[in-house]
Amino acid sequence: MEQLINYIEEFVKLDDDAKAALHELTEMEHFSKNKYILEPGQRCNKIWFLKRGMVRKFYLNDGQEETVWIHTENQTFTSLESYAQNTPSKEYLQACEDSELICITKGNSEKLAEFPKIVAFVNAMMGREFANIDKHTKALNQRDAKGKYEYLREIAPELLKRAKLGHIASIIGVSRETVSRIRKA
Amino acid sequence: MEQLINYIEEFVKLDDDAKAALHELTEMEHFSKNKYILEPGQRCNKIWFLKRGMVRKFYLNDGQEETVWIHTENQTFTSLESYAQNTPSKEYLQACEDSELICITKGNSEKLAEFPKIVAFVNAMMGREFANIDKHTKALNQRDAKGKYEYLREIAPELLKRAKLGHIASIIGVSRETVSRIRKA
DNA sequence: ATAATTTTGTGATCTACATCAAAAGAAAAC
DNA sequence: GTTTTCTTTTGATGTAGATCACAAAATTAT
Repeated sequence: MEQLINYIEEFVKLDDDAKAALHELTEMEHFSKNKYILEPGQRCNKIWFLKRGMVRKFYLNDGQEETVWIHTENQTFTSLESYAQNTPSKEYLQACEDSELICITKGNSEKLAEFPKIVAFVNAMMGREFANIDKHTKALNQRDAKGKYEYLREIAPELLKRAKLGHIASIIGVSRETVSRIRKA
Repeated sequence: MEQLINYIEEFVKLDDDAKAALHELTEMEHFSKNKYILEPGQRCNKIWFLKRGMVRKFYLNDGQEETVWIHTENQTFTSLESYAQNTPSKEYLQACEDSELICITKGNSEKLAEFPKIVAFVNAMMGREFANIDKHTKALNQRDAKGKYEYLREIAPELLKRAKLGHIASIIGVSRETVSRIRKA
């Protein structure tokens, strides 16, 4: 919990009321390795903060797993499409290590909206998310295999260290063999 | 203006007060062909609705223009990163045909926030935007050249008809020659 | 209309990366 | 600690699409 507050306070300073509300309106969850946090068909009505562990977001395309992203400690994640539109998810969220999460439901998130500081945080975080998606899409869309791998190293070195090579290959859209060769070089 | 109201009313029904506020707080803009609506370095503090014409979003990478997207009638657009984070834009927004726009500044957008219906609209639209970005990224990241072109045909047939071949090639990240060959086949 | 410029089309090559195959290494199960 | 299974490495081969070079067509300017 302290971690989540620290994370929020990178954006805005919280007063005690807001902190208390956070304590009250969030929950801890634990998922052991390989367990699913969300599966296709479920409506995603939570946002999670990853306290410890690693979580992979992927979907099936023609039976093949396509890894979208892998989150590491101190990041927030959700199945955005499902959450934002209240539709059944097409994605899996899976713990790829034993993971501890702090979650907040959509309903509780609305209750938190009465704290201006928390609203300011959400806006700032969304702004940052937008910017990241933007940057990210541009980077992965145009570079060659090496360039994409280097981009991952820049923005998510932890992911590169801990995730399986095959999952990394899938994120940047190249074959496992190519990632292996990039690493050797 | 009627067009913008119709567009909003696809999401939520507006009462007369909200419509009046929209009239008051939005402005018409006109840009002739090839004129810039936004240039790098400027802070983007507006969201536009494209009433007539076509607008291209692109940036320079190593001196090369990389086209991000081309908007056609009845779409809203902005330079998201700059708007959301209040930072200087890295992108150009350029009219690729004579274009009529309806714009709303960030300040006026905040004033409109007192109309719950308009807030509901913004949320619904944002939700849709998120979902689209998601879909879009997945589609363009994984398919081959033909598949990407077909995806564009699905979601933006108007763009495909009216935009320059070179710009289309840039959006999907393939060479102009390849797009020409896809079209011939 | 005519010339200049820009955009698109077509063939010939080249290359980055996929795919196939099989071995080596690590992790999980027993 | 051995076996089984999963993951990564390494080499050989194939291919989609890039790049180059120029021709045809379409726009734009004069």
